[in-house]
Amino acid sequence: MTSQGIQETSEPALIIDQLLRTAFASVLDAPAAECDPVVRSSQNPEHGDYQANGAMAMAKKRGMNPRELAEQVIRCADLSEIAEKAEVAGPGFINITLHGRTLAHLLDTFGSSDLGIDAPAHDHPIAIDLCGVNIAKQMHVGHLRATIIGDTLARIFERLGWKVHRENHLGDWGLPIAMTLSRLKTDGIELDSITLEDLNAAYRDAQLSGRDDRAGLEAARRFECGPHRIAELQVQHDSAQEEIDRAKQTLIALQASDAGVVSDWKKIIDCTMREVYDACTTLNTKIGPEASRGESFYRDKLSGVVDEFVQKGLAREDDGAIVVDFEDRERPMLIRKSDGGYLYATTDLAALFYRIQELGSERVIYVVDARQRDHFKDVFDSIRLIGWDVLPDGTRSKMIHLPFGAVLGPDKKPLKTRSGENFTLEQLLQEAIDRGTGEVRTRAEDPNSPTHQFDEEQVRRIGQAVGIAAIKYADLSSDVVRDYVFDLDRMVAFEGNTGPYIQYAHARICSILEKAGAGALEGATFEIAEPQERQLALRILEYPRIVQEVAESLEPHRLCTYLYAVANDFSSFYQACPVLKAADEATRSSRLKFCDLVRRLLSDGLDLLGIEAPERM
RNA sequence: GCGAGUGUAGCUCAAUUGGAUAGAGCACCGGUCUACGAAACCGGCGGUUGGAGGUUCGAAUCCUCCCACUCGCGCCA
Repeated sequence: MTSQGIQETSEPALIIDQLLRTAFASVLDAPAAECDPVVRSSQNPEHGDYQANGAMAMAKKRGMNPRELAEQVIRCADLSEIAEKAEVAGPGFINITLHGRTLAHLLDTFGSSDLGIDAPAHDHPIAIDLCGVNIAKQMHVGHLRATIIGDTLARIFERLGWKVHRENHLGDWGLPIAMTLSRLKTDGIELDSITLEDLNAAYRDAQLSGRDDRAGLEAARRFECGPHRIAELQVQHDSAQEEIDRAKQTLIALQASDAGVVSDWKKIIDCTMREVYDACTTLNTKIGPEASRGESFYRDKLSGVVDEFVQKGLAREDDGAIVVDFEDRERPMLIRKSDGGYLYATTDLAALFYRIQELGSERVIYVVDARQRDHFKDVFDSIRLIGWDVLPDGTRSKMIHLPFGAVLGPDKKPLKTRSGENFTLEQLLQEAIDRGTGEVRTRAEDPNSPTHQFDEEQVRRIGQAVGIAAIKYADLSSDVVRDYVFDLDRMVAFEGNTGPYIQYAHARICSILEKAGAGALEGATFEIAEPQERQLALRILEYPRIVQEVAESLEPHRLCTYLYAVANDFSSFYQACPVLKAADEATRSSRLKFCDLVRRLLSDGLDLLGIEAPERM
């Protein structure tokens, strides 16, 4: 508007930043880069629309009076073109209130520029490790978070112009899978018609009976327990050993590409993955076969990984195993067992090599639960030690573990069914969909409801969108590192800061726009008169910065908080400012423009969260 | 034992990453519809930010020491 290069932006904070920065630089005779005015939107309307907090720190550094510095800066910057008021308050805050016409102009720019979001091309892609299912197990609540948080981040990066590789690192290799295969064989299960329940049971049984109670046996001997107890444990030990021996044979056959075993292996993968993709679709996440790259994909690279660590002197032998040491901690990381087998750390090293060196990712984000913090610290440090984090063009790739908290039951312990088993994801989603559908159906019974004439199929479709929104939003709306209690009653209450509340605001706007008819926005211009209109305008314009910040901080809950504020501000506006019944045509068309903009914004924001925005609900 | 994470209103969570009087929702109390969709809006009640020190113009946020809970700690993934 006033200075070069900032005409395109719709962000008031950016414009104010530039004007004040230049003024600070001029007053202090310092480089602009060192003069961050610290512009923030004001929390309290009494403090104007925006505040700049930088004067205190800059004055302090130079032994100046902060209020005086702020006064000089205001005079120098001459904000009169964009602001109706700019004043110094408190110890040296600069409070700025924009002209209504400035906001109107910025809203126009915002509306015609893809909601203010810049999506430039980036040199390198980003890889996001998400979902992470085991091919012999049903998905359970633990996968919920890894799936939806990962997918949301992927959507946000894509919105900002990045190429994103969603990496579903399947547990499809190694002894546990071999144990399951061998158990299925022993039990004579027909693999062509196998169900996920069979598979799940086989995995569980294999794990249980294969558990070698060697420690118990040794303890029994040491404490001279009776011969009966020792014999009992000995039998258990022997049968476990037999089971493991059989599994190892299967593993060897699998590793040797034995046609029969490989064919069985593929059958169980198909069986599990069909349901995984179904669940991902129900959850409205963009995770399909193209995202799958399991541990088996890296099986040929593991020995090379270990060799290279050994050759470079970064790994040593210890008790027959190969370990990597770190300078700043005692605990080494095991990358090869004494029996020659590899561990998941080895696979993760190979996967990182692939993601950085082959895919060229400049960021690799692991959306994995918080208990694996130490593991990822070790793996990332190892990659840095060996230098695999440096791309061919010298860019240093960032490896980030985004640790998320546990999903708890009402007893504040990890969520389990009454019989102590994990809830399957399917059960959970079905319950949410049923509850959502029930809510939609109840409301559709009201003759005044816009959904009153809807048939069962329509009600069910909307009910699913609402139920899934309730679950996803509840998960995404608090800081990911925290544990949370899974309480469907609260999630489906649809009051306050919930997904359905935001969907509702969107649906209401759709109704208004439809009633206004096509063409109602032709030639309309924004007018900012009422306080609710000003508040809404300021809120809308924050959007691009919020999306940017969420991408940087990896904190999706901030997008939720923001969308809730938008919906809330819209509701206040809607209450105070009649749209279709506005007093005059100019006001009516301006308010319709607000409706249109907010509708687009909410729809776009919900899409970033992977939440549908029905037009009726 | 060592390491990590968390601790904010009765409950569930925020707090623009060091900014002004710590904000929302639920619950509770009181107002708003012969409807631009009340899944909404407006107002009220509710706080020693686990505790004690420290850093500075200014701390829920940074530093130190305690307390509570949770998680992790070499041949599982």
